[in-house]
Amino acid sequence: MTRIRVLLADDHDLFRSGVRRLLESAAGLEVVGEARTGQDAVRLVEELAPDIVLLDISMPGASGIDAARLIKTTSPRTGVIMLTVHADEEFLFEAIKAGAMGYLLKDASAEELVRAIQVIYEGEGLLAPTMAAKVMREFARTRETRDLGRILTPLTHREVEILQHVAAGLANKEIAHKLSISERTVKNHLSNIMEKLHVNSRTQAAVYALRSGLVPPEGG
Amino acid sequence: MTRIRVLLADDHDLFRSGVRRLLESAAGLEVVGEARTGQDAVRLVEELAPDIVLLDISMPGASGIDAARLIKTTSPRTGVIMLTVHADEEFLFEAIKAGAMGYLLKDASAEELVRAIQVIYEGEGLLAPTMAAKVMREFARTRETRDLGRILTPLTHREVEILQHVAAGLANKEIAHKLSISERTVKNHLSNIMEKLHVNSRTQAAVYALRSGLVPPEGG
DNA sequence: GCCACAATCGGCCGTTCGGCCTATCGGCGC
DNA sequence: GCGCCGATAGGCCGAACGGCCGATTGTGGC
Repeated sequence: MTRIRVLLADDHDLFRSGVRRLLESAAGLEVVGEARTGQDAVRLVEELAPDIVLLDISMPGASGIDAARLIKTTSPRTGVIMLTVHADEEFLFEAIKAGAMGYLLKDASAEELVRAIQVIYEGEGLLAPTMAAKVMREFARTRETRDLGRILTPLTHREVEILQHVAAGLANKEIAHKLSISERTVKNHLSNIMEKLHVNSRTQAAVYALRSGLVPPEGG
Repeated sequence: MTRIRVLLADDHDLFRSGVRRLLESAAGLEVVGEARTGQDAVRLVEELAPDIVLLDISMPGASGIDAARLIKTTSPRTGVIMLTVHADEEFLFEAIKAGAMGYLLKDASAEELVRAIQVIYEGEGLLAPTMAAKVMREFARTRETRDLGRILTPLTHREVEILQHVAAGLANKEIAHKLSISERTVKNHLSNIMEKLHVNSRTQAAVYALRSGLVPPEGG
């Protein structure tokens, strides 16, 4: 039978090792990789295409929430579960808006975690009980929750590639030359990118790419 | 008499407190502020206009080197001294290129630090002895050192303001309207900015602003 | 008073961008 | 096979961008 492929993202080595062992002792699960930063997580999800990624929120560089947002943009098929110490509502709502389908606190039991992975793998959502209560209250309080249903149209691989070059400051013509395609095609891709990201200039798209960690903030 | 006004930037509270007490026990020095991140350092330098800023390299967010680069861009009159544990050549050369006038290791004595501040305040440069040797060797090895002499023309306040709006993704017309000036003036400013930053598009300028911490990476 | 410089604005002009439209080709699912 | 979709490409066109000139005003230093 096929096992659920899981990626772990947390900057604490010890915690990762523990969770890995814990998950691997469960049947039907397989840990296919580990990441220490948000950027690594995004990269590895793209590379390994796991079924589920467990994201810590506090990581050096891009946060787990940033990572979730980008993963939902580039790899929408991977289910995102936040696994964090943060019980704050702000993080919870941000995580949901970023596309997380599960939100568990780190004091969860091994059984709860495994069950969450299975449930999200089946396409359902799952929240820690206290967290669920918060969401319900928020639902009742305001209808801002339409945001939660907003669909983030994912970027294709080619579009991501174009966007990275845009964020490097290249002109359409330079990108075209670099990728050996016509400038017209670059423009078409960029138009699609801007529409998907709801921005209306290459500069805004570049800023989005930088903020979301699509390109390393250090440059290179 | 006027005392030399010093700003401390280091993410270790304990270290800052220690250095502060140490500097204040010396005559002719005054610690006017403390920063925990590169961004804070840049902001406080702009606000307080100290004579000298002591920068750690490893700080959360923008590194001390990023901070140095930006401080030299926005507040060229403030002398920058790196105070760090890093004895690596790369950091040293990067710091010099970023505009640091002094580079001291954290194992320096109190006397050395105070003397460095006075020397740099007088307009001279000062390096830790082992660091100076590296620089000499590098001078001898290659003439890349022309880079060290490269003058980073500082941006004016207005230019910084324009650049921030560019990095927010605004069009020239929008910036003009927001600042109640003509679009032509915005273009002129932006042209000057791009020349100073050695870039040739607004997108590259925006990327520079984001990377250097001129605008917060979180957005807003 | 003079000089340097920041900030403001204008004209002119070529380049780049970005929207709108259509179109071909290849893969993949039903 | 047919349809959907991603990648490729072209034409057309108006708007935005960015370089090159020059010019005025005010402020601050010498």
